[in-house]
Amino acid sequence: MATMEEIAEKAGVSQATVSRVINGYQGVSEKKKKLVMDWARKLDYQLNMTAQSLKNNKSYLIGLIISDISNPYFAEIVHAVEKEATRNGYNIIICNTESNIQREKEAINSLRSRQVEGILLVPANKNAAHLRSLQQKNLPVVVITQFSKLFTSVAVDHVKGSELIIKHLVDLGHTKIGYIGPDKYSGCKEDKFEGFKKGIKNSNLNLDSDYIIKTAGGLPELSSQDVFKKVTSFLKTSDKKIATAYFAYNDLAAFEAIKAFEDFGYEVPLDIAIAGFDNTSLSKINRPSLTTISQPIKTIGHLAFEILLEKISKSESDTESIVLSPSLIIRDSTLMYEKINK
Amino acid sequence: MATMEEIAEKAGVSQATVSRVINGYQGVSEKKKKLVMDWARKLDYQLNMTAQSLKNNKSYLIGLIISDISNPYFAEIVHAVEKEATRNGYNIIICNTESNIQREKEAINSLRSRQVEGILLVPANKNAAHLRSLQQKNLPVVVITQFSKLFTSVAVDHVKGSELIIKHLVDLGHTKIGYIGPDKYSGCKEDKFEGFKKGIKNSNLNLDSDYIIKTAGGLPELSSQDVFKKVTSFLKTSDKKIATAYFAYNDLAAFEAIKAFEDFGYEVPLDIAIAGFDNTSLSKINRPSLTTISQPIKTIGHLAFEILLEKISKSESDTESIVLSPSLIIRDSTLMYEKINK
DNA sequence: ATGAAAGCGCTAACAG
DNA sequence: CTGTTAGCGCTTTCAT
Repeated sequence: MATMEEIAEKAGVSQATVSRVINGYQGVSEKKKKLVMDWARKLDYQLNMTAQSLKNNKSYLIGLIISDISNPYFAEIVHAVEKEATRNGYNIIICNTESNIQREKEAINSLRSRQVEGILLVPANKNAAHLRSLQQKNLPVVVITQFSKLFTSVAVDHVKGSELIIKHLVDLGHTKIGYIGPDKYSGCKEDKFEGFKKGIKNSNLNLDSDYIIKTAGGLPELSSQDVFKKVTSFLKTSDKKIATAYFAYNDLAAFEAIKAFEDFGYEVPLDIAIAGFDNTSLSKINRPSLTTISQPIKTIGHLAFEILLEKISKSESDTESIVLSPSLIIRDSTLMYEKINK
Repeated sequence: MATMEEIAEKAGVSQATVSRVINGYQGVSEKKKKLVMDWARKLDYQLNMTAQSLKNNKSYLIGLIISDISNPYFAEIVHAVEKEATRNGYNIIICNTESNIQREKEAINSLRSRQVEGILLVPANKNAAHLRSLQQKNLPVVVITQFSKLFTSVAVDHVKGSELIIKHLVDLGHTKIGYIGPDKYSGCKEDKFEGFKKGIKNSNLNLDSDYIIKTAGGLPELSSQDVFKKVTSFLKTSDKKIATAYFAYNDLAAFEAIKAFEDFGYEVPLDIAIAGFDNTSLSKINRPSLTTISQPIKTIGHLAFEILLEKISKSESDTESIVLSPSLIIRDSTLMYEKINK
């Protein structure tokens, strides 16, 4: 690839002048400017951002650490972030961790080594020790899709969202309401489970552990395959007590659960109501379409990037975490209790 | 961030020695080695890859240009590529083009500027002029998920895959077989449509244009929302002739189509058989589960990266394009013609 | 075994 | 207006 030096040689000017032209500084004679531009085009010149970064100590690069990009929900996050980054002249380096702490550590080191200006992070484990040390380094970090005590975070209130779902199910007349999902999230409490319990309590119902189908938390990919198996094996037990409505902790899990129930001859929503969480684009398309909680993905991507950019420019910024409101999307997968086949 | 210079100062050695230790060269006394390592740890040293890249003219960075990362199929591709890249010490920069030629051009320039060692590309338009010029520059490029005449490509044979679907539908006894999808792909022929026609011909059926529901090609995201609308408006026409089986050009389109048909009171597969293409993870979960064509996504990601790496090391490599075999996955969305409600 | 020094491609004073 | 020069953090050759 051509360098400024080569252009300078061809155009008979100094390399500094080439730099001035390329970067659009004023104070270069029109004649030389044109000469340089022509040669740049002719030699198919491309600025070497590596050199520029080194010199300016500015990379226009941010890191995006995500647990599982093959989950449509995260894919949409990546989409939103990439769009916003491009609009601001940034590129993003993606690191997929599979919710593995070790890989997350490696990703962080790798990104630091690449001189990224900041990191957008979906943590594998909210209170892993290495996050504390990351906090010490003066590298801007914004946690997304989860609440964080250590970093500024942009996320929907998962507890409140779950409560909304439960309230909706109660409003439909359901009293036997179950939960399908993990009860903890790599060591921490799973907010959606907390919201579920809170919702049950608010409605003066009793928490019945028979209605809770626990699945593996942590590895999204694995756990999502896990839901089908767990529900299926639950349905195979002889002494089972089945709820009339279930809240599955995310859309993917809901899809799997619906599949499992229907394979056993239950119809959703005619026999059992099922709701999800995320409002992925597929929740609308699925049969039945899924009642779920909408997370404003574009807003999350947008805001998170904006905040990160602000942190990058003002090194002392101490933004409050942003808690976005979840909203209930009612579709076909949940039905009035009265209408249910009994 | 600490530099080698600072470590050198603290440890009382030259910066060159620090470099030797950090890079694990032999020929440094154990004593100094330990000294340097200790200080490196103490100062939380991270190699500056920007500087290293500049010096070595090697970035360990590859670009991944994709049309639409929110399509689960591409998300899985990204997943596979990222995994392979990390395993080889590379990072990837993701560029989403929305199938927009202009954005693709910008992405290519941006990546060249970043000194990526190679590009994995899902082209927005196979024969766009700028790809010809990209071919001239000596930057390794591997096209994925599509066949390419200009670059080495790794993809499933779309024509053959489509023929498999049609053959399957014919084997089920269907004679009125339709196609839902674009007939061309930003200027070029859409291989799946070609495969559809070929399949119809092979089975000695007549190509009936009434059975073809054309949708927008090009922008995956838009076109996928388009399918629902197009099928719906087709079903609203009074003089419609409906096929008994439809091949939708990808899974997402198939989901939308199923949704549209069912909204109009048709049951899939009881009234109408529908098949897709891609075998995304959701095709198994969907109700009804989707008959589709499996693309070996992990293999594509794996192979493409491997080939790219080879091109990077041997600058003159001229690998043949790899055409992978599609395979038919039969699920619930297609049923014997005899069993269909008439 | 180790230090000094050149240079990767670029930017930004500084001098003229 | 434009050229000269120093230097970003690193690797590597050449002395010693």
